[in-house]
Amino acid sequence: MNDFRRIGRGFFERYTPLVARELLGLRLVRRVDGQRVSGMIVETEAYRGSSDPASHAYKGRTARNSVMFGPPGHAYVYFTMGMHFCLNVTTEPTGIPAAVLIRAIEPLEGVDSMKRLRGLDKVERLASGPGNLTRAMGIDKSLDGEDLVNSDRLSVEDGKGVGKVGVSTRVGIGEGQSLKWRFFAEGNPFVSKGRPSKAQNP
DNA sequence: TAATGGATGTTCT
DNA sequence: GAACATCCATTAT
Repeated sequence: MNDFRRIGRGFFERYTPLVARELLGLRLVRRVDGQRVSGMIVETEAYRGSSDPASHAYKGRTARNSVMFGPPGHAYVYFTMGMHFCLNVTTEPTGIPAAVLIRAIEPLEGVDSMKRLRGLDKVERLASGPGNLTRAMGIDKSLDGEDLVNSDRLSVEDGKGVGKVGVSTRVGIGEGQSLKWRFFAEGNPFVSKGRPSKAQNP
């Protein structure tokens, strides 16, 4: 069968930045019409509602972010900037609003499907960036709240791992920039470039 | 090659 | 009515 080992609930039920780091190198699998579309996770960001001003849940529970307050291992999909969806995985025990944003994957299976959905040929850009990733995998609001531990549409499986892990501040947020909660596979060409506004680290 | 700004819709105050 | 965890085409150098 196609089975890599699926990741269980316990993995997600831990401290969010830790989960974010360990998600690197695992495999994100989407099944559409019986076809597998998957890729290795190479870039993530942690968001933790209670103490993180950049989190959707910082100001409390709303209809949109309620999934973040639920049990771990569920997909939190939201629409942003008028055109894009973003995929998160909820973490930590029920009642603690937290999630990991999946920012980029390295395409492995179903690459042709991704190319079609994206209208792009460059594999390196198919799923680099949260909006690109959801478009390439056909992820939309119908997957909001999906349980990745049991779902037949979306899951996380064991992967080959990554080499060195890089850490930085998160991309595209206003507040909470002091937290270095972005994790990525260093040197991997599928990591999104983020938005280098000025200088990198000297 | 690097930087800028417009498109776009949902959510919350 | 304002804000927003973005992307990419266009511009200037």
